[in-house]
Amino acid sequence: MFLSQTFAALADPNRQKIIKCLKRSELPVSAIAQNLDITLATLSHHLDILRRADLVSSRREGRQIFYELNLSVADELLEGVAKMFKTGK
Amino acid sequence: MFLSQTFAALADPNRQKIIKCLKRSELPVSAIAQNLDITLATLSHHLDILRRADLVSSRREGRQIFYELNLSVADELLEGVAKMFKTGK
DNA sequence: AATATAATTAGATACACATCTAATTATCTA
DNA sequence: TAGATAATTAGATGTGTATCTAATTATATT
Repeated sequence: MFLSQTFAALADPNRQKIIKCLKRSELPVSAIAQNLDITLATLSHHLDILRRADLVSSRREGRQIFYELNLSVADELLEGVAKMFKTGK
Repeated sequence: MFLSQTFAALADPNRQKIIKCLKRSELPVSAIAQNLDITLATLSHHLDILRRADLVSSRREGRQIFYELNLSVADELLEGVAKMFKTGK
């Protein structure tokens, strides 16, 4: 199942907090870090997992790396979940 | 986060298959087992996780135990996911 | 009561994952 | 070109999880 990776990515509370941070706007890693009580290394790891699940994208700007939500994937997720439980097929 | 348990429960491919089985109708464990390539013990474990996440319910009927999907929780999940990504607190 | 059937529970194992510290890469500035 | 800042990568550790076999519980049948 392709949704497995997405669900696994969303299952961690720290990654949910990251997503919440990014709801309003894109942010550099250092800004995200201020909302979580983990090291930068651990945060980097979580961002990597979110990126591989295609839930966020990143771009470099100078020394900083900005992360933003991929809202299109969020839509696909909603569709997937709906289909998962809706009868028919 | 309360959604973490739900996401974790849905992240496993075998548990997704179980949910797919139960979409059409409730089923006894032995019937679910025919669709998965795992032992009954492992299946029991997966059903336990789905039940603790409130995604399924069970009832005994003679020697068999029937499992069924909790569709109301599926609706809550959809809401939760939508809120998770929709802008505005 | 003894046996068969349906499922769960116990115990063990192997692998994945969240986390940390320390080291490394990349960019900017003095 | 040093030195400082921003983030990732490497390596280690403890915990959690998916899986199995074997044992146990619960119900039905003979």
